[in-house]
Amino acid sequence: MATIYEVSKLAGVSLATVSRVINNNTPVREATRIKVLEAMDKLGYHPNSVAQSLASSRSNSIGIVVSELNGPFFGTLLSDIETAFRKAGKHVIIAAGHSDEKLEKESISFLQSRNCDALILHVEAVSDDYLTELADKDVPFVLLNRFVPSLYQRCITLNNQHGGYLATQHLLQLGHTNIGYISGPMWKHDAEQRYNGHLRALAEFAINSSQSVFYEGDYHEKGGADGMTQLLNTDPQITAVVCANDEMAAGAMTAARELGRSLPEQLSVVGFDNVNFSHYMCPKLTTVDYPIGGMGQMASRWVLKNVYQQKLGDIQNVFEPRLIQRDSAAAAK
Amino acid sequence: MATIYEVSKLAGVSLATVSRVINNNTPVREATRIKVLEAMDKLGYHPNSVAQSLASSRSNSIGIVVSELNGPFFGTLLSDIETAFRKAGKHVIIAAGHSDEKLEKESISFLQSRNCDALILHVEAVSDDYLTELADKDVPFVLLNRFVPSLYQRCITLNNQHGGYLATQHLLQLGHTNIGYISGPMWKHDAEQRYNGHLRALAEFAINSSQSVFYEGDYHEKGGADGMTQLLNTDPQITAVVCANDEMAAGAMTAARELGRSLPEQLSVVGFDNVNFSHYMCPKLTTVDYPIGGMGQMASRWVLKNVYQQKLGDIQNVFEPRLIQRDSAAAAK
DNA sequence: CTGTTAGCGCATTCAT
DNA sequence: ATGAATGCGCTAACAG
Repeated sequence: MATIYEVSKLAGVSLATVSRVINNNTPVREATRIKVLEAMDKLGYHPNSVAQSLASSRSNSIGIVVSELNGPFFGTLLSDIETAFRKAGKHVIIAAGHSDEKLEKESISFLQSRNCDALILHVEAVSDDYLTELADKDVPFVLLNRFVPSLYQRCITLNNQHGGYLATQHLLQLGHTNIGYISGPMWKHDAEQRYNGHLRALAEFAINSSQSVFYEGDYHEKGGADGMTQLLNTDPQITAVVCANDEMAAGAMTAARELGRSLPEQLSVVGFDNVNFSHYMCPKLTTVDYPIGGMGQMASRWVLKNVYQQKLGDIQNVFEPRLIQRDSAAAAK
Repeated sequence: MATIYEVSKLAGVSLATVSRVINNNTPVREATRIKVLEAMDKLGYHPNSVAQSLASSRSNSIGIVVSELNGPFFGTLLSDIETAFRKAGKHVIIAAGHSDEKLEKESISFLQSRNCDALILHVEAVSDDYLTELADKDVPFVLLNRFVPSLYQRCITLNNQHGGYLATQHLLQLGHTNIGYISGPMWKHDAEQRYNGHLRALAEFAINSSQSVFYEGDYHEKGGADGMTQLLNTDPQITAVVCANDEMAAGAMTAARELGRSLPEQLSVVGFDNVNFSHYMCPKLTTVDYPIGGMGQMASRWVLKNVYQQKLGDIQNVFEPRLIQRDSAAAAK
């Protein structure tokens, strides 16, 4: 691999000048710039990004921690983040936190030791205190889907409460009054908030929430299936169920069908997230859209703006969910 | 951030000794090792990986090029690759090639400029010649789902031909004789091979392949839907359709239903890939399993073994697909 | 087993 | 506008 030194020799200029045309940050006479560019070209020169990093104390890399790499959700997120940074010549290093406190911390320190210029964190298990302390260290970071009061400027969140509200409101408007709820693990903030939204909708329609059956699931297919089974056993009169995410909705729908319910005639189901396979399900899932891609782009913008000083538009900290009506929720009889 | 120099001062040893206990590659007296470790601890020292890379000309990073970051397929792949390397203290840099020659080349050179120690490539658009030339350069790489004769030791492939065979054989054994085929873009090797397997099965059962209707799709849902529509128009007698991937199967099934066919009673469908949502579909999709996770692990092993000299088991270059029987394929009347 | 020394490839003052 | 000099933090001979 050719070095900047060889380029400078071939171009007959100093090493510093070559650096200048590379970084394009100091005036260089057009004639010499061309000489340098030609030399670089002739040698097939590519700057060594590692050396650049060491000299500039900038790695041009952004670390991302997500819960899981597989799953429909993070694919969309990563895709949009990668596109945004790639355009800016930065690269993305990924690590999985698996919703586990120890693994999340390990991921973060792993990324720190990699000298990332910034971190984008979708973490669930570490505490607010831990994050607040982390903010005092030197690595800048943004939080995705997590609200920490003291760090509010760097939180990009979804209005989960309103999402939960929308799902239940939709069923209520369809005339359902006996609505079950399958939540995510309640220690997760989003699960709690989505459920709160559900309760608010119920209250607004003057439905006594104790009438409503609740099951705490795991955000996975199995939890949805178990939840539906239990809900239907507890109260066979249920005509609709809200699931706190699409995966559970998938499991719930399968279970309901196995228990002899026809969908959506006898039982309506609403999901949450609008993952890419939600319209493959049948009936096609009515769900609440989680604009994860847009949120990833916003997180990227935060980094580009605050860490790399690019002049970009304002940061939108909270995103609004939106109901996607498909075929799994029908009017109550 | 503390440096190795500060550690050496605090521990009262030389800078080289500190480096030795970090890298743990040269004998160091236990007593001094402890002194050093304590000093590192007291200073909260973490080696600067950028400086390590520059000095050792090793970045401990592996570049990955996949077609898309979203989609069910690559999530599984990336997840397994990340896990494997993370365990080894390496990190993964990802880039999307979007099945486009220009973008794939850009991704590769981007990763090269990042001084990756090795590349794992799932590329479709670049030519064999390009890859052969790349092999003469200094970056080692493995190829996923791509066979280049001159590079056979570094190709991790699926026996796509056999997969196509399995899908069609299954339908044939169920008594179907009028089988349509919706392929992927035929310029992609896997699409071509899967189709060849289909033809082989047909031949084996003495079915004249001209009887069989063919549609060239795009590996996406839309292509599947269009394909099914056209197939059913061309030959309404078709009782079964093989789709070259699950996404197209999803589109095809929707289209078939819209055309009034009941599944699987009037029409059987078999997919390919066994992506994570294939069992959410209804009827649950009968498909051919593509062990992408295992192949990713194998690619990781190749890198760990050939680039980082870890002693590991043998490399398995070709993986076998396997039929997953679910509910979308039924016996012919 | 440990210390000394010399770069790795580049960005960045400070001069000119 | 350009060149010379210095150092980023660490690894890797080479001595001892």
